[in-house]
Amino acid sequence: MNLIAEFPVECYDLPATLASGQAFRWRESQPVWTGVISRRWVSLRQEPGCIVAQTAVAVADWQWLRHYLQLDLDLHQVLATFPQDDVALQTAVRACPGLRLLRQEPWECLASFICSSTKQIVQIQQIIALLSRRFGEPVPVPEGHEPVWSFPGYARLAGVSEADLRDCKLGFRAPYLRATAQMLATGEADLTRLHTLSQEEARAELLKFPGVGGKIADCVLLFACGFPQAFAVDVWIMKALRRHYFPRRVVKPEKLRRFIRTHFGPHAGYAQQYLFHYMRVKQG
DNA sequence: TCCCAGGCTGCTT
DNA sequence: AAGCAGCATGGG
Repeated sequence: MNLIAEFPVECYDLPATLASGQAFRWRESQPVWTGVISRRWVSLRQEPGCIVAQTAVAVADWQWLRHYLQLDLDLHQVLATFPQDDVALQTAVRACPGLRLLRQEPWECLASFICSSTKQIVQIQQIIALLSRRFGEPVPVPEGHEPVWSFPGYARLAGVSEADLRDCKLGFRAPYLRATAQMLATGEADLTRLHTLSQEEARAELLKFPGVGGKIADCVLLFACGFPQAFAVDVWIMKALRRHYFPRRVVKPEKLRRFIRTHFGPHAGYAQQYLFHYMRVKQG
């Protein structure tokens, strides 16, 4: 039972990973990043060759954190599957080697990305913080740290009024989040078995939720359901794809999806994250 | 003031 | 099938 643990890592850029727009609950305070995973307050710090984690409540088994951070993934094996002659992609990788994908809890991930449409990442972080503070449960925090709350479960949000959600800055997304929470609360839909389906089947299930289209579905498949080939196309990615792979050409969505699958390969989602991150940092 | 943001829905052609 | 306005809210 420990409050602190050290995890040896190779090629893991913790700050870039936590700030790369896949999870929205992490805050940086000097060298330390604090966040909430499930019902645990966690602080993470990158050190040479390892990540140091601290919790508020003693931990017997750290597997939940290893899983969240995907510490057992061999990144070099992933990078080896990328097209080696793709200059744009290789440039993006070299700009931030060590950028990783997390494995998030499906409901929080789905809810977060329902809130994400036509929002900047900082605003999504604000919305998630408001939802947690207002509808989540207090989480134990070490002495002297800001209070934090767990992300509210779908059972809780299913019973919240649309007006209360709009108070959390959800805008037109409020009815989407509420209806999605209700589908899960009634058992009409289920997120826990998505990882057992094929990627296409799981995607079709996600598309049944109101406010969830192809982009958000792919984010959930990639960031929460363990489908590394899922490739989310947002405005930034579309800009990169058009510039590097389809210059001066109109490309239909279905053809684009086929190109992505065949060109980027079995870990296309990782490629997507490198391209997205590179576009963002290059623009500023 | 205008434009854009990790989009989706529903209504037009 | 494909195009497009509308949808809230905040930042540059």
